[in-house]
Amino acid sequence: MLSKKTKYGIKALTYIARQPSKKPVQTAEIAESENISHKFLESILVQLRKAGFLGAKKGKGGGYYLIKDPAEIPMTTIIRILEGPIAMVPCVSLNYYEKCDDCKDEVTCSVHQLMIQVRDSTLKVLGNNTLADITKQ
Amino acid sequence: MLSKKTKYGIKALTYIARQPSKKPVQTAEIAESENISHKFLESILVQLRKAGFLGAKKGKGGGYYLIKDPAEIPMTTIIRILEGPIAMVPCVSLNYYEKCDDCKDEVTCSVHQLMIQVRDSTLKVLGNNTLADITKQ
DNA sequence: TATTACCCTATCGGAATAGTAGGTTAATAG
DNA sequence: CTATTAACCTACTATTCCGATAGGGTAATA
Repeated sequence: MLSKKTKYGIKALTYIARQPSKKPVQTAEIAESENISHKFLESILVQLRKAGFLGAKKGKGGGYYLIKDPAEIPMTTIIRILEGPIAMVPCVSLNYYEKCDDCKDEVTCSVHQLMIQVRDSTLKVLGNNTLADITKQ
Repeated sequence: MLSKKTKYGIKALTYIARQPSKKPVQTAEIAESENISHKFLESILVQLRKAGFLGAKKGKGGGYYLIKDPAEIPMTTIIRILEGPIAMVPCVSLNYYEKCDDCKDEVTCSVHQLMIQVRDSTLKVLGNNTLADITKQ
């Protein structure tokens, strides 16, 4: 399951990317439009700024704006920042690998082999979709 | 992320399916072999029995045995029983649909459209793999 | 009749999620 | 220069869920 944090983060990025002008967008505006708790959204956008997706401007007329070209941001990178691993089991995660403490042998583990397939198909979808792609929809 | 419950359940089913004879397998044996908490595993197997995957025999020489042909059990059905929805967001779940309370319109929601693609690719993988398939590996 | 092994209910600690609260800092407008 | 604006930061909290544990009850076998 996708956490609300990730969901809200993607929706916020989409909202910003859909702006006709490049002027900063206020968190309050996004929060109201997307029905997200204002304070919760703030913490998410701070994280996205620190990750290099967004720039921020303080004071009146301030807000958040995109730094990178939406067409250059695959959804995998956004989700990895907000959600963490994309794989359904740590032992098949490419970026957050962790060995199962119960598993003797990954090669003969039925779950492991199956989840590799799921991971690959998911990565394919999320890798082929950029922020620009999902903004169009 | 896959819960340990689902992971253990799949491993247990695989363990039973890999038995050379059709004699019942004890929970204690599975728990020890797969490094699963015995009591926790019991509760999982009860659920799989109630769902119609397993039969149980009490008393000495008792245990659990497969009722259906492993080749006739797609992984989707097992995961849906143990984990619940396969989709990453309730609003794109086929079997456990729930409307988002924050979303105005699913059609224009970027997350919604993206997660439909993820769901479909995941369903394809899990639907094409049966218990027999992952047992072979 | 004793043993075995599934079955049932209840409980529980810990971690994570989804916020909430309250103040601080920096930029802009007047 | 000052007031306002809006991002920024820290800390706290309520709730939920997960994974597991405890302790016995029930049915089948030897």
